[in-house]
Amino acid sequence: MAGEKNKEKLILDSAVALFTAKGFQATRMEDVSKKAGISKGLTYFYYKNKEDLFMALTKKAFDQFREEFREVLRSKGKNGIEMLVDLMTKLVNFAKEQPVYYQAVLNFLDVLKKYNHPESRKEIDPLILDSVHFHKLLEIHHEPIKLGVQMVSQGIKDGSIRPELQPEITFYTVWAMIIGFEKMSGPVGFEGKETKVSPDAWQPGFSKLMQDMLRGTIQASRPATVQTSLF
Amino acid sequence: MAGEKNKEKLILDSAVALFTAKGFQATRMEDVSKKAGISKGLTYFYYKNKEDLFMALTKKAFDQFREEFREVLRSKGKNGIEMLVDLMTKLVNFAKEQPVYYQAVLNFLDVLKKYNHPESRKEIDPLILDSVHFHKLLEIHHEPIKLGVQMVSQGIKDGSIRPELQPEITFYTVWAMIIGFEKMSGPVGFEGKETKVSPDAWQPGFSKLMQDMLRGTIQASRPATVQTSLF
Amino acid sequence: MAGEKNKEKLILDSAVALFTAKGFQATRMEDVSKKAGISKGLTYFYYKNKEDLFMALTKKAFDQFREEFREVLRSKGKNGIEMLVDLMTKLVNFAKEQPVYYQAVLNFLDVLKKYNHPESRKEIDPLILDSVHFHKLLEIHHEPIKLGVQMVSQGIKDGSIRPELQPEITFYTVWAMIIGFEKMSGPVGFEGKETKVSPDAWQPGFSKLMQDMLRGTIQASRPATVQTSLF
Amino acid sequence: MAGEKNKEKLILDSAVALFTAKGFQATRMEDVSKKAGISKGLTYFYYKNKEDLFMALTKKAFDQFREEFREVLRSKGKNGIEMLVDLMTKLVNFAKEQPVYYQAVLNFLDVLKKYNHPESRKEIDPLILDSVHFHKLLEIHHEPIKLGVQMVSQGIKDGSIRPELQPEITFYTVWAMIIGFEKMSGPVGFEGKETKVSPDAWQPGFSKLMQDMLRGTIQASRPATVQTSLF
DNA sequence: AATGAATGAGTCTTCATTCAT
DNA sequence: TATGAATGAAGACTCATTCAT
Repeated sequence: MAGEKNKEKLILDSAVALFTAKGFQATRMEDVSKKAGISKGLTYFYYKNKEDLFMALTKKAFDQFREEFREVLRSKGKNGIEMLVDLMTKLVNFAKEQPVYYQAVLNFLDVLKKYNHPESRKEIDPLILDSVHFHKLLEIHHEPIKLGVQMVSQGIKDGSIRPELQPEITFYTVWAMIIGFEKMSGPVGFEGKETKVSPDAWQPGFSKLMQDMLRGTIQASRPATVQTSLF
Repeated sequence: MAGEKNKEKLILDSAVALFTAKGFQATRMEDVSKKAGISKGLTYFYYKNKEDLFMALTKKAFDQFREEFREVLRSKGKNGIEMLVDLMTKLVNFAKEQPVYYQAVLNFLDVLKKYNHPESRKEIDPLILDSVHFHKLLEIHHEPIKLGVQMVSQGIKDGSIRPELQPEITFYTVWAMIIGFEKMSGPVGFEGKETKVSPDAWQPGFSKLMQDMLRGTIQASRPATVQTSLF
Repeated sequence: MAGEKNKEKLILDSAVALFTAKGFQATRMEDVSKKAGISKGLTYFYYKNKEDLFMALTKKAFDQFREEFREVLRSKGKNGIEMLVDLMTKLVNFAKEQPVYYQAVLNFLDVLKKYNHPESRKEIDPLILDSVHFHKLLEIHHEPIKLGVQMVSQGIKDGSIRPELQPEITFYTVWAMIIGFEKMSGPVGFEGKETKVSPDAWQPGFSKLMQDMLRGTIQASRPATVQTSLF
Repeated sequence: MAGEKNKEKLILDSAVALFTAKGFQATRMEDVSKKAGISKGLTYFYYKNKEDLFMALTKKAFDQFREEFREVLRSKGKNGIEMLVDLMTKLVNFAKEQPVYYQAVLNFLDVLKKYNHPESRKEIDPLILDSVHFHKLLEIHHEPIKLGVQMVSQGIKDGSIRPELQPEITFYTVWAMIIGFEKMSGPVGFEGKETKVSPDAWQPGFSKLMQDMLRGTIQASRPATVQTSLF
């Protein structure tokens, strides 16, 4: 894990590796330091405490998460619905490839929920509220949503999404679907006698349903192109 | 914490109250005992350890969760799509009224995901794998899904859901939407300058989108009935 | 473990079995009760506490231990030295067949040592001093020694042991040898590259040395009879 | 507990003092720390757990124990039998002056016995098997024996020990006698009406018997020199 | 005699965090 | 910047023992 990179990044990488293998709770600051090849004290020099470190990690995760949205919008020649399908694919991959980052984003969503309700805000660990990184997150956490709403608006403009839909509500719904899809791959994945649907088998159907929802007009089998593009 | 009920239930109730207020991690077994008005030892007499207690709680949560599904199916005079809308409402309420139970169910889903993948199964706390309650959960965790699939099948039969949909995949997708809806009420709820959508404002639109997805034929404003039934 | 025998014996047998397998410390009173097929409460009805139970066990062990001495003296036609050799064999077997009983006797010796010194008597667990069985042991613990001394005296009378030896001191020394022999079978038993002596290989030589010590006159190879009788 | 020495030693000294006064079981790690004047955490920094601490103590005890053997061999002008008598005196003193160290060595012998038998090895506390100190002990535990055997060989060469004796078996037997002597000073020491022999009164006779055993030729009263040197 | 639910004092151990150097 | 020895609060869990029935 050593090398030349700056220490801060070294620590973060070490944390990602350990959180992936053992989870946040089970990972000790000492292990993070050791894996980063530095001393415990130095880790605390760069990050005020464990929560701060985790928030820094979450910030990085969120940046990368947002980047997925940007990439979708950057890709030319796609209509709105294709962008949303693209986004779904990207996020599903993100969750698979960077599980800790994905979990960090989800966790941030939970904290955010508490933060948004005065009665539950006090349940949040003060160390989190202390963290600079948390406050940076508060400032940027709307961006992916804004980008997603743009995709829907774009889809409405280009006719790929039915015009009567309200962009914000629609995008929230799409995002909700994606998040739920990830969560559900747990019970779905079971190889028991009763289950016939694996996550991989589900995804095309899920994608089609999402598109149907957005498009309104049901299309028999033409969307094959879009579905294929998922893999 | 009252005096008559059997001790096991007393402990569980105490745990729910404390987990709600402070979370699983932050709650000490001693507090659970104290709140239940019994000794620490007795708590360990009924539950092998903290994880076992949590799994027992999860089992109860899951039972109640499943009961929501059953109630929907029991209610007469509803077509398939109405049942699914009903389910959504019930689950959203469940999450609001019994947050700990809802979180327990979600947490179980995460554990299940690990359990279903040999390479990650070893990451699960051994104490969880030890718990009888966990194994009971493994046995029944398919039931809500089965019930949900029945709803979709029913909807296809009664014509409220378009016939070309595959019941299982469709129900998974519906469930995913609902789960995601809950998770997303965090960022959505923020009263910031940029956000215009609150969870309450989102829900009707969300519900409508879900119905459109299932129904296929877009209906202008008639579904008001169903939407109203949400509150 | 059930059956008809009286409960007291049932409990003691259960304790022996468990102490053998897991040691005194690691054995829980609950396990003793369970294995005896009775309730915890009843165990405490018969034995005031864990130490009392152990002292009862020790008493039984000591009775059997003393019986070995008596048997030796009962056997006719043996001279003093043969009796001591016989005793050694018997005790070595006793330690092998009833390790818990043997350990209990040794443990009693340690307690006794503390008991005999005013400054260390207070280190003894008060529960032990409380036990009736402990006081019974105090009353009879000289008996094996007395019997052993008789054997030496007999040997002196019949000429098998050299006359200048003081019976008590001589017997203590013999007993010390035997106890040490048992303790030493630990390091001796190691199958390492350096060790050439196993306990089984040691015993004949040990026996011969003891006899030489007692007899005074060294006998080349005639004592074969006695040595063989060890196995 | 003073202030300069290195912490590791400080902890060990504290442990010795407490084990002496209260025994291993009854001594709490917290007390060890307190007596050493440091924090509980630091104790665990130097010793993985209580068993590890005890094994470290045992290692130190064994080193000192071995040193007694070396000292005997270093002393010039002594023949084999005098060395063995010297050894006996030294070990008896060792047991008296450093009871905890002596007990630790004996306890190690018990563990060793279990360790050497596959069927009982699993009865050993895993924490013991984990300890580095235990493994160091495994490596050196033969050394005192080797040194003792040298003494016998020397005695055979210089004629003080009869030539037909097998050095290893002979030394084991001597060691066994010494260990047993220590153990037996319990019942012997009792000032009851029946006992006429105190440990102090026993030791000269014991010593003489040991020498007779080794020498073969009985010597009337000349060995007074050697015996006197015991005190 | 017999039960087993109930008690609670007792301890080990962990680990985030600090600070002298 | 960098170290790692030192701290100590925190918490899970055990088990001998009691006692109402």
